[in-house]
Amino acid sequence: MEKETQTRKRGLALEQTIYAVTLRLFDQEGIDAVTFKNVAHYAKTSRSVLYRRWDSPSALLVAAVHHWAHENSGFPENLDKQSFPDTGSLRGDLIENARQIEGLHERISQYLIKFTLYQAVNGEAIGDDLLKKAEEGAVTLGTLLATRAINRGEIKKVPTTEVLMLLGNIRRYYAFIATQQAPNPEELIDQIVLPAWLANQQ
Amino acid sequence: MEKETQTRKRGLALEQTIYAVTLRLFDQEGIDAVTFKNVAHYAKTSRSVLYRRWDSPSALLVAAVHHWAHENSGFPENLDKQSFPDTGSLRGDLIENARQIEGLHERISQYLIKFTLYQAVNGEAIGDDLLKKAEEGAVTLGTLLATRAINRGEIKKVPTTEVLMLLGNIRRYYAFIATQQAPNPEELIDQIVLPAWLANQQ
DNA sequence: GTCAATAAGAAACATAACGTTCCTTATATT
DNA sequence: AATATAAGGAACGTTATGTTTCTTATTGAC
Repeated sequence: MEKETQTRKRGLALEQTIYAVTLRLFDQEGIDAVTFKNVAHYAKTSRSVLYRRWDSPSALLVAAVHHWAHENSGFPENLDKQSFPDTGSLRGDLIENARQIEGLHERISQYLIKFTLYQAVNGEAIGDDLLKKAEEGAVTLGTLLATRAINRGEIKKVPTTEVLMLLGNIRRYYAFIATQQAPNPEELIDQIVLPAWLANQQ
Repeated sequence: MEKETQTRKRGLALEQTIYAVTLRLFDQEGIDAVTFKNVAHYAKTSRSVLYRRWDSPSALLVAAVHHWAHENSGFPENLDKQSFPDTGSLRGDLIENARQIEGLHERISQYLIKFTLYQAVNGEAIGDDLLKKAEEGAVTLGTLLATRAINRGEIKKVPTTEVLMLLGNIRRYYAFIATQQAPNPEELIDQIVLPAWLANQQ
């Protein structure tokens, strides 16, 4: 009889498994299922390992969310810039962008829930570096769309960062707070985003 | 020796005390402090009372947030309409509104943290009735400001509900996700809100 | 390849909170 | 005043937390 393959994980590989199990338990079975005993069992490790790293299940959950957030940072603003279609007009491009973001609705909700959970349990928000990455993604794509529009003669200059971030932000806000009442992409663009892009063009 | 005044709370009065204690414990000492033992102690009641009503501390916390949200529903959009100052211009009124909302920043953050905490622990969002109340407040005040602007000849008609809600929503979004990077009220109005109000006036 | 260092796994133990049951006591209602 | 209702309190078993100690697997240096 062969000895079974020994695979005792250590270090980062072990921690990643623990984080994954923690979030799966939280997502699928609720916060009460996030116990050290449960996590140790499903991660095929021991409680000792958990206690060496975290003070409590809530501390582990916060760490897991933090890890998750860093792995997912920049989402969802960094849509694929290379293949972003040129619809032939600024309005069309913005609507296309809004539609793509709308398609990520579920994932955005997950993102925001974990984000706030972190804040609620940890007492303060996740670090600014995550927000910076999201901002970078929005600015990069926004600048691409703005450059196209400038070449078409629709606008004269790239809008401010606040305006560039508006599209992702407002959709994200609705995804979070007011899911049902979120205006559709066309309304969003025509009533709010496009007017902001066209204003202040001197 | 007189018998000490008997004040054994019951029903709603008792539950309100329990909710208050639960949220205070959560806010000040964190989620790990929200135990039935702790809550019973500070609410001067017994664990039996808690177990009769809720299945677990997390269920109690969700109920407490739900109760809190209903007591605070409509906040912060329902600023005082009667005394809302007339600054003489639409832009001035909108900036004044943004400033008032900014002054409520801390309370808005609390509101949103509890809101999402509810969603994170409970699995689904708080009922739409709360959102409806917030929407009503925004529409009422927004309509007042719009009517003034129409009388001044600045705009021709009241903007859509989506546009009216933008002011509170966007500030709320920044209060929640991107506290540090929130644009100041003047930037917010000039770059985003006022353009939306002025668009689609034909 | 051997050996030492490091870290994971496992078991035992004490503490604390959960969850339930039963009974007593205060409050409210008739 | 009598009765119904609900809170308070105690006891008990179960479960999870938190700590300690030891064994065992993995890694890396030699």
